[in-house]
Amino acid sequence: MAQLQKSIDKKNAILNATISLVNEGGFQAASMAKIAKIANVSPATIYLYFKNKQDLINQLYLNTKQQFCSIAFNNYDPLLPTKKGFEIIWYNIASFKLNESRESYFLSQCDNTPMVDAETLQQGIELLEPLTELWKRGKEENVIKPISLYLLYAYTIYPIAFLMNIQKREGHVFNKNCLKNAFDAAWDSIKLATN
Amino acid sequence: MAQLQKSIDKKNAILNATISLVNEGGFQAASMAKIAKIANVSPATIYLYFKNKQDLINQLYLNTKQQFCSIAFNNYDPLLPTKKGFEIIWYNIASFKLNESRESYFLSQCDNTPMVDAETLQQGIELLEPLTELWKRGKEENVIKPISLYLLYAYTIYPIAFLMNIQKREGHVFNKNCLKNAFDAAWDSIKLATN
DNA sequence: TAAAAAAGAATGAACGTTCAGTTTTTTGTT
DNA sequence: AACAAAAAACTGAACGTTCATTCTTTTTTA
Repeated sequence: MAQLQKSIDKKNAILNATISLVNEGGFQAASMAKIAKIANVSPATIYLYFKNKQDLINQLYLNTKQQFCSIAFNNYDPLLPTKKGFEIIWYNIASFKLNESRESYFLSQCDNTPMVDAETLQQGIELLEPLTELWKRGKEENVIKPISLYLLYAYTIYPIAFLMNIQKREGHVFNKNCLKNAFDAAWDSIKLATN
Repeated sequence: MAQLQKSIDKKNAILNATISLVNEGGFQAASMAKIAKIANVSPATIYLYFKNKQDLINQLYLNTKQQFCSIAFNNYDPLLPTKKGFEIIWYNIASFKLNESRESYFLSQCDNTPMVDAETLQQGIELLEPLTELWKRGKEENVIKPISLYLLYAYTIYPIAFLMNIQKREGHVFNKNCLKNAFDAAWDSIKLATN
């Protein structure tokens, strides 16, 4: 068990070092040698845990996306009213993206570059299924506009990544009021006007 | 003159090759040797036009951003009513992002990674000044919500990049109706409710 | 003491960049 | 209009470095 724990620690050190390096200088700045040095490990050791560099990146992406999604659906109950359920998920996602900016910035890079396998990207997307289910229901109830899931995501979740980028780049911190404005903008963009 | 034209052609070939390679495999897939081969040029020749690789990337970014902005403000007149002016700019940007996907995808990568210098990024942002001016006016007229420029951008322009990504990744083409839905979502997110 | 885990050195390939030499273009002279 | 001389543009090969990965040896664990 102690042995197992040690292994997990090493693997996590490697994953952590990779996030740091990718965030600082992009994929090409994260060489296996640098990752090993920061993780206090021999380059060869990385290959005990990962098949190769691409596998390391893929695993790191899925790992981080899972962290993200486990927080996204905190306190969420599919039985809640549509708007309330959406509000809970949205604020969960916003607080993850704005507070866990290390993880968020890494995910944002993955989602906007060819760093990660197409297949692995797809697996990451599927983790958001409860949100797409909620949207589906909202449309049936005529609470949410009858537009594609892509549009719903583009106008409610994706913008948060931009805010996170700004926060990281300019040190501009978003307070509670800004967050409220952001949520209202998100909801206004997808709600049906009659509600 | 013929000489000058030839130089421009070579420089453009280099810039074009770089976009292609970055789009296919990210920054780290665009080595100087590969760029040279695709541009039908010697690696050494690249250094006649660019100081180094970073300078090539920076110039390419600014170049492409300028293309983008010159289209963004097509047919736009600051004297137009706020919503109409916004509509024109928004559709210009959308058609650039969705039709010129080569250029758009490259810009999207630049905006979400540490590929480009912070200074060069800033220069690119400043090119959108007419849009920020329009928003400022819209707020004064109580037509647009009194929220930060970051939020306005995050909820109207940034989402288009997501749609472009989807289109590129899944071949899912957005028709006129989808575009209308996207514009409505953008406008709904920032308009003041009373209007 | 056997096996599992980790290390460091070594591998060839690829990297960004430079340099010495060649080709192409321009210029000046007839 | 022809042609050498000077300048500019361009090249392939080579530089030292770093890359991802592997191999052999040592250390740690059970």
